[in-house]
Amino acid sequence: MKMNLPPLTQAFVLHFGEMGSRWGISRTVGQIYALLFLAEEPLNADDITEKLGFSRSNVSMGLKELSSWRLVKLQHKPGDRREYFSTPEDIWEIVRILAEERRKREIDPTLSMLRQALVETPATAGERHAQERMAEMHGLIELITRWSEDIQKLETQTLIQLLEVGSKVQKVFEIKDRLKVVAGGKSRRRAKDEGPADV
Amino acid sequence: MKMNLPPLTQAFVLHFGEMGSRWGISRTVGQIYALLFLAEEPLNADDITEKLGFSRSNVSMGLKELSSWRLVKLQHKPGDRREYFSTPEDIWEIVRILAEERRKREIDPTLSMLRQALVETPATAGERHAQERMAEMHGLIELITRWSEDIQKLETQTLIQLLEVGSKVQKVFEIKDRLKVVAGGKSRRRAKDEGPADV
DNA sequence: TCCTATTTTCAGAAATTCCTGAAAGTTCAT
DNA sequence: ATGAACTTTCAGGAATTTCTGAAAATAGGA
Repeated sequence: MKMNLPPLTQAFVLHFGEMGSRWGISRTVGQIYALLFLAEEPLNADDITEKLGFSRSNVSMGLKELSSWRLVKLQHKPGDRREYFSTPEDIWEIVRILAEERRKREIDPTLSMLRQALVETPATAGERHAQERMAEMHGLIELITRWSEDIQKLETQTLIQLLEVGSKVQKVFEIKDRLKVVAGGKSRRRAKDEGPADV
Repeated sequence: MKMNLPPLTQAFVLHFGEMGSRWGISRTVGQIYALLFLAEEPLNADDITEKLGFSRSNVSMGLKELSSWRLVKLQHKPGDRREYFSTPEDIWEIVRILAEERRKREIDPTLSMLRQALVETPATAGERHAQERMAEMHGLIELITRWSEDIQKLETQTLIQLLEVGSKVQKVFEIKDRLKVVAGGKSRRRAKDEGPADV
């Protein structure tokens, strides 16, 4: 109930509690993660209980959920039986793990539902149209997913560089035609006489 | 309670109902959007009520929420007083709007909380460390946000091309040094003697 | 083995979120 | 101004999710 934290940390923890509940995770899980993220050293469950002021069992559940997301690392201190939890040092690693897990839990099931729907034979014009929409969505998700899988393989440093360049994305893109020469023109041809999108 | 939909559509609608509830939106709102997304023509509130089988007032609330996210377009048919709702034709437009709204509602408040925390003077070593972590997070969010803002400005067709190229991201990146010549070397220099990330 | 420190589970209490029907509000044609 | 067609609001009931304390499980040491 009552938190036991320096004010700076407390503001952060409360904020991520709220954010968490807008996403799929509960407020407490969000707070636990926020606390671990800021902590200088790994914390054990009792530390967390004491600092955040909710029940020991709630902390246990929360840590279990975070583990299932692979978001916390577990370690032991010599001569201490308790388990200590921490977050990855590299914050980009956290983003990577999050993206992977979300893909596994949300994207993949969605894709398979869509594929299933796409092999059915539509009975009416309405159904045919629905199927077309689903095909569009399937294509979009596949494209984004594949792209982000590639991205995730990059090392942190490389990724940051890429994003920094990306801020000048138009320019990267202007380069693209030149790129074809290098990459060997594997992607399908797409000329400027293809109609533009109607937004 | 009982839905009145062709089976193909129904599977899709149910799926996005579930997905919706994993994100911030409620099951019904997810279902309404899924239905509109597949619909051949704009639907009015009574159509939706009839097809999804929940109360008229719930549909009204749902549509209101979708409007607040700018995810539905409102239009009128001549000689009909009712309001008709539809989703954007271009599915990438939907992604764009979603990203913008999430930024407004989640990213911006987070950034301002972080900035606030970063100007405080830390009292202890622990607080100083916490502040450093927050600074890392602030940097990460800014980088990603700025990048995605740029991306969002691109037209659909351009964006798709870019993502397709992006699948060969390593190659794009190898090109980067060449790019500097073109872009005029505006980004800060970063040589290979800077240490790599330790993941 | 038994004891102790620690973690996990789980039934139900508490809190939150969602949904509905009834009533009020709007808008437009007459 | 009235009434018909339609939409929105909102109090409170229903459903879901979260949290807790008590009890059970586990693991290590004597």
